[in-house]
Amino acid sequence: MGRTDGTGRLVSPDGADDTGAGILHVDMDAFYASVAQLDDPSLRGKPIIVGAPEGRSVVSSASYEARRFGVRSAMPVGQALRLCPSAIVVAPEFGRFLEESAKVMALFRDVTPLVEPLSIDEAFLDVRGAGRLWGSPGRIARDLRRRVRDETGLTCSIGAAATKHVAKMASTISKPDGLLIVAASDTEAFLAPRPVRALWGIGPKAAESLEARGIRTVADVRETPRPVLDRALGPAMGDRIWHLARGIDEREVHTQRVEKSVGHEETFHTDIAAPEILRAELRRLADRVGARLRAHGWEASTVAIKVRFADFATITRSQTLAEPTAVSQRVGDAALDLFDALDLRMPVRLVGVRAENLRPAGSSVTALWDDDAEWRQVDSAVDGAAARFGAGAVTRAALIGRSRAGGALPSKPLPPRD
DNA sequence: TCTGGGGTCCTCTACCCT
DNA sequence: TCTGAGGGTAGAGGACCC
Repeated sequence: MGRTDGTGRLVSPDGADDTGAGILHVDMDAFYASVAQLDDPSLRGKPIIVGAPEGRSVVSSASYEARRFGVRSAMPVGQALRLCPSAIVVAPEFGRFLEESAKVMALFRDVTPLVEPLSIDEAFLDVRGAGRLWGSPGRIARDLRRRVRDETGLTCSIGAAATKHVAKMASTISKPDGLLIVAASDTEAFLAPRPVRALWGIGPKAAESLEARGIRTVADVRETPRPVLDRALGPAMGDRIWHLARGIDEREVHTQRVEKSVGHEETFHTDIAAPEILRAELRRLADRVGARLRAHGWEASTVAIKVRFADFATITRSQTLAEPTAVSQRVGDAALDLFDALDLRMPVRLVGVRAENLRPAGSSVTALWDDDAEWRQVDSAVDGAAARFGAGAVTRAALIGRSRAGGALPSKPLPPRD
């Protein structure tokens, strides 16, 4: 299986048994920080924190030099700098991260078409059918790590196993810049000593609930009767970890992902009490949500808002629409209806808008007009009119109705829609 | 100390309908 | 006509992941 190399990670030696380990989980190492170091060689070997330098930012990624000081992802940047005062804070450049992500995903697809991206920097690969072309899973994993390093300058860690769950655990344990192969016959031995927190879906709360019952390792989970797991975690999670602890994970590698919702949210630099500012922000977020719906050819039948108050208490409210839509104006109208019904008991630190219950545009009125170029034309006209007359004077729905009816786009402000 | 942003999934409750 | 059980669904909130 593998051995520790003195750094706490577990890696496989050359020639390790890879029988049945046809699922690979590839995870880029400290991806954002590594891209920043790639772009600016003067940052190499230094503690790097990727996150907004000002405001209420958290750490998106930290180089391993920074992690040695205890810096972790999702930690407030201020706290990270107290732990590691010499760290260099780098603002994220998502365009660059997407570029590098596309390169490594293309390398993965060179090996097998069965690639399931999980996020910008990790993916599952099913290489069970690639043996005749590229060799055994272990060989494929080693070659892939070398290609990623040679062709992008970045490092990755790979777990190879019989299931997605074990492959993902293996890549985590092998980090950074490692490879851990768990042959199918070694699965139970590999899992047994791991803490319950290492199981997929077990976070701090679930781990606390299990540990309160004396269940600390995967071996403990295996010895625990199902009803006890169900009481600790609920029937769905109880069932899931009962199977995962035994190495049972029937999930295949899926190349197609179906989105269920899209949304945007924003945390303010300082808490805001003025309803008119919050309403304007919700309208702006709704515009972005609508644009994304149209760009993907979706429409949504539910609109939800999220409001986080100064004390971090968070509420959500949602509303099912009479008709699915991709029109920003309608998303915004629904969001503002929900917002207006709230009791604004204290200043607000975050608002968000989300469109849920997505489906391909096709049966609603908005879908009759889904040509992207035309949407861009209307968006451009709205932006132009808004710049001339003020956003409040122009409604996208009014423009769309005018344009679709064959009329010219307006040269003077339109009255608000009713 | 002071908690981002983008998501998915699950549980619980309320309500409606049969 | 009333009542309770049970299923389906919507909405709210929480946990979790990257």
